[in-house]
Amino acid sequence: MIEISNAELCVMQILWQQQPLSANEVVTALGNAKDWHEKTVKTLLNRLVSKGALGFDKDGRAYLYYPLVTEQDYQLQQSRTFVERLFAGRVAPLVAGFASQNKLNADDVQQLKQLIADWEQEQHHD
Amino acid sequence: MIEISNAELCVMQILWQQQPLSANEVVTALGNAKDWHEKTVKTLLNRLVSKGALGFDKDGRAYLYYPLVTEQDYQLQQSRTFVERLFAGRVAPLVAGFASQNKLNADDVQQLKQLIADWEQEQHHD
DNA sequence: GTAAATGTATTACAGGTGTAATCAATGAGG
DNA sequence: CCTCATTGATTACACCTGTAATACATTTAC
Repeated sequence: MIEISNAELCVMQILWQQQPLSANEVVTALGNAKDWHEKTVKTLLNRLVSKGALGFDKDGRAYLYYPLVTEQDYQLQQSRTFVERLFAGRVAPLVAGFASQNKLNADDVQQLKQLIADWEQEQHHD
Repeated sequence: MIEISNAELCVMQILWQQQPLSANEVVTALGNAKDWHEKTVKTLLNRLVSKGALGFDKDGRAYLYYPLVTEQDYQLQQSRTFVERLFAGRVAPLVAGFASQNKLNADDVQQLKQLIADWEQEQHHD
């Protein structure tokens, strides 16, 4: 299982949005959000390649990086281990926490309802 | 914000269940789940005290440890930062991931429905 | 009262992380 | 061709983490 650190994740998120990008393009794209030195970003790119999270094609002397892990896969895997660790694998208590802090809005509730409807549908024709 | 590492969390979880406990009682309680050397557990207890996650009272030469952070607070804080980082703050997509992997069971769905009902109730008399 | 045991505190050490600086190779400009 | 700028590769370094071992203090057993 590939472990992606916090700082590395920011780089991945850029490349999940847009791909492939050169190191400098990643630096530029991050410029908005993060105040990182160019060298720092290059280090992160390097580590991500070492970890197998990124691949690259050569474009002259520069590299064009692209993700080898999809955002979905990463989200799913992380969600599972997170909910496993903190909530014994049950997702409902996590949502309950959000609800208790008024972190749910109408959109969320709408989407949750839809998920439940789909789930029940699935159960029936099963 | 107190950062609790993975291994440290296991120790916290014991003390959230039962409190206060001596170091040895924690070791014993962990015995089931983790195959850690006694010294390792003591190190973790020490670090948790340094971080302000645990306090203790002296009982003769031994210490009786107890949490200074509630499990709820920790869960809420971690959930928020997790969902923020991976899902831009929206919890529904996380639940969608669980649904897509058939990680939702009837209990979860029942609880989610209840949460939604409560939320809607809240909206009305607001 | 001295030795053994027991409990905490300190030290160890390798690997990961955040945050870069330096090195080395290579392509571009003159 | 030779030098400079640029780009990836290597090295740096302090702090965190997992996983203990060792040191130190104190109590308990003879």
